Amino acid sequence: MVADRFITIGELARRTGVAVSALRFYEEKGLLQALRTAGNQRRFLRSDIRRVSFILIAQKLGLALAEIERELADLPQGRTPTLADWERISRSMRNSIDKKIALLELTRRKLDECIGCGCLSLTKCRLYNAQDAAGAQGPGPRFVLG
Amino acid sequence: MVADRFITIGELARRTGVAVSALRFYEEKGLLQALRTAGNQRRFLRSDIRRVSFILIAQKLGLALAEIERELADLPQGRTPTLADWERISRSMRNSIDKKIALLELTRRKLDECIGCGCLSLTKCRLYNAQDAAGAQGPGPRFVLG
DNA sequence: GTGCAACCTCAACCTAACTTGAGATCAAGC
DNA sequence: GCTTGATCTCAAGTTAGGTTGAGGTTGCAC
Repeated sequence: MVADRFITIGELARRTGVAVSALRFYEEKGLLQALRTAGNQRRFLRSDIRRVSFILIAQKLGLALAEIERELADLPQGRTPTLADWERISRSMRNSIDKKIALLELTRRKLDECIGCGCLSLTKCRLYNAQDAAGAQGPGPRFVLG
Repeated sequence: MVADRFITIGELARRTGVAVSALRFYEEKGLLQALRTAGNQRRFLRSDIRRVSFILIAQKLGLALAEIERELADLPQGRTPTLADWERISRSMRNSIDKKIALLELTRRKLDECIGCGCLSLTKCRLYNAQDAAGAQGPGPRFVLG
């Protein structure tokens, strides 16, 4: 007799805190795969709890579902992420967090220069011009924000 | 003869780089107000260029249109932001940027602890448990992420 | 007085990440 | 074998910040 390695969608929902509708949505998006009973009900593997964990953590780190799917798709056939996978992926996540922080810090620095200036001028404001190739094409500022 | 203080929506679009459709959308949302000609065409004030600048900058700083509207609504009747307004508003923007950075830094710190751990466990992972009142209610983790 | 670009409204579409509801079926305890 | 809760599919709705298109006017120059 095979141990009951399979769980229902409701069970998976209870174990992860994710709504049933969301799990179906993830399946539709290819982030999860389910077997079907004779009566067409989904049956998940216990390891899918871990897979959902991964999705939740990655989401919390700011990855879009499509990106998460890409990461998961890189894993050999439906395998649950191992330690090595997780290390690779989490380093890449760290990288993107670093970039977000750097961008926000740049913005903050520019904003600081801008407080008390208040020119709000499309031609002069450093908030606009710092990295955009702005102005300088005909009269009046155009297509200012990249 | 009154100087032509009024500009068309196309002119406003050209001067700000914002699409005509977006300007109409902003008007609909209450961020801009327009006069109408006898033939029902919109006419904006020149000062609305400045108003749109403000919207663009605020957006770039990560404020939602609804928040921007609230800021603009605090100004006496359709007035364009003055230096004093801008100072107040930009300080509050700076505050929200600070918060975003702080949150990202916290996440990064937790992620660092987590790289090389790879447990991905809903019960043990620090990425989950750092600030959520998680676990500890019955068997299995539930409603884990706040 | 006409031609044409710019303008008008209104409805529908777009992405992301889901939720909600209707109507039908399944699984399991008693 | 029946009841009840869990599950199924499919369509539509949600929020944000718009864009696109159809079908119809306006306004200005020649």
